[in-house]
Amino acid sequence: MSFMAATILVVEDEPAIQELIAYNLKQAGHLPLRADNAEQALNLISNALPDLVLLDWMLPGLSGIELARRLRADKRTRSIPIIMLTARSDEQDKLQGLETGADDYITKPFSPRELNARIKAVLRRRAPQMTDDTVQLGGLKLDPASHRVTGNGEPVDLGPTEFRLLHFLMTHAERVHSRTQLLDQVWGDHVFVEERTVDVHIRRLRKALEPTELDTLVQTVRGTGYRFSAS
Amino acid sequence: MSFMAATILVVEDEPAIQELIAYNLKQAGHLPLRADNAEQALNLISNALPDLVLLDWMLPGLSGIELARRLRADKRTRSIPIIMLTARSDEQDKLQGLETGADDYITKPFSPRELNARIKAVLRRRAPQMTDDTVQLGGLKLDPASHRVTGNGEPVDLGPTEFRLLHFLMTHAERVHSRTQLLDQVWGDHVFVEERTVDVHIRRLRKALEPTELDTLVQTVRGTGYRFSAS
DNA sequence: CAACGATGTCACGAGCTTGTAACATTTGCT
DNA sequence: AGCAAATGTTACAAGCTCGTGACATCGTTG
Repeated sequence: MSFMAATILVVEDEPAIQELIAYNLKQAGHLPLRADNAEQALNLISNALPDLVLLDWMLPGLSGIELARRLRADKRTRSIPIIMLTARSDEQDKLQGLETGADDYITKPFSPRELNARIKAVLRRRAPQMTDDTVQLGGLKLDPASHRVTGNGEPVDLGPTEFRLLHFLMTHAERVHSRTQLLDQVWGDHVFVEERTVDVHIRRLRKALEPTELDTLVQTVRGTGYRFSAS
Repeated sequence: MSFMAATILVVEDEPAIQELIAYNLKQAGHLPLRADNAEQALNLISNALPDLVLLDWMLPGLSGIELARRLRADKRTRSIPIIMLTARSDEQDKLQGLETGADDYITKPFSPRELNARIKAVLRRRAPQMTDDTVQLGGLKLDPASHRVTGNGEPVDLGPTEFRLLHFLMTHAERVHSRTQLLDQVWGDHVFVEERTVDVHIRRLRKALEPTELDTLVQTVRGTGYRFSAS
């Protein structure tokens, strides 16, 4: 398995294909949710946001394109990656699909291998910190799979938020991130919290890193934000 | 994310397309402003200048072409880069679009990828200090992404204003800039500060560069302003 | 239910930034 | 040289940013 279990919503009216995809996703370590049509999909999404949506182009009732548009229009669902599935293959449709804001596009028939590759690529592009690749930088090691962090070999104890924060910073090292960016990426862009809250969690993260003397890796860039730097 | 946040005004009457574009801009790390028509656009612009304008060719009321012409006619808005959006694809229109002073031209339908590429290209050409490309000149290296400056390999510590000032000077090297120009470009056009303030920040910048002996790159052009020169 | 950990918010203070004024120095010109 | 304009330099007050500890809330666990 090469990424963290992602909840993936499959919207596909053809039961056989839906079943096939769901099976493959499960094999790849994901958690598939299924919907036969757009309405059902919206219903599921209103309960809990999936990490990614696999969306058939042609659907009975509300079409896949229309559903994509709606997801993009709603602030809460705007940031969910979408991969479009289609039987058509002409360039015209491909362009229109991208226009709706889909992140990628797969033409049927496709192999499970291709599907997995695209899912991985999209997840990496949209949320690199979602993968469960171990990140190792400047003496710090973070392993998403086991949810463990070690600094110079010593275990580091982090709260959930600090863990996600560090994960994001490490997967986007040597780059300054404003408080707003961190809130969007680590907390989620539908969350309403004060910007200064970031400071507090940075503080907690540093405190947790202090015993290993690795707290200096988390740097303040005055007037701009924070940066993880191993140099 | 491959560039620095730019404020981009989207002028588009079709809500779905406007929404789509705004979404993509935000994803790419920009700050979208929206206007449904030319009048609204002018209103927004009178408040604060955007860094770039995405302008639909066809608009109800005052057309996109006409709006572009007006922006070009006003001294205050003359230098804002403009990218035209159009559904037409014939060369005739394309020429006319460029004639109005648009910096680039995108034919619908277009992919988010293409849009981002063109925005980046235009910003690079018209406002290089808006991109986060690393600038390297005369032994000085400035990296906007990590917000770091090094002179001959040694780190240079700069305050926020000095950082922006140096960034602008380096991306517009070998050219003299008056104090007014520097205030407009580095401080912002709505800010009210004394011209001599520029001198003080130039001084602070030079002082910060002194340890690396690179302070001579920031040169005074008596009676005119300042210049960054690597020769 | 009580205890606990996680989280978000606030208040306070230290230190950094910044615009300005004041004074010093340089430059160009007669 | 003498003068005036332009620029360099410094000091400083006001404002802002950030680190930090305290605290209330909430959901979970024992």
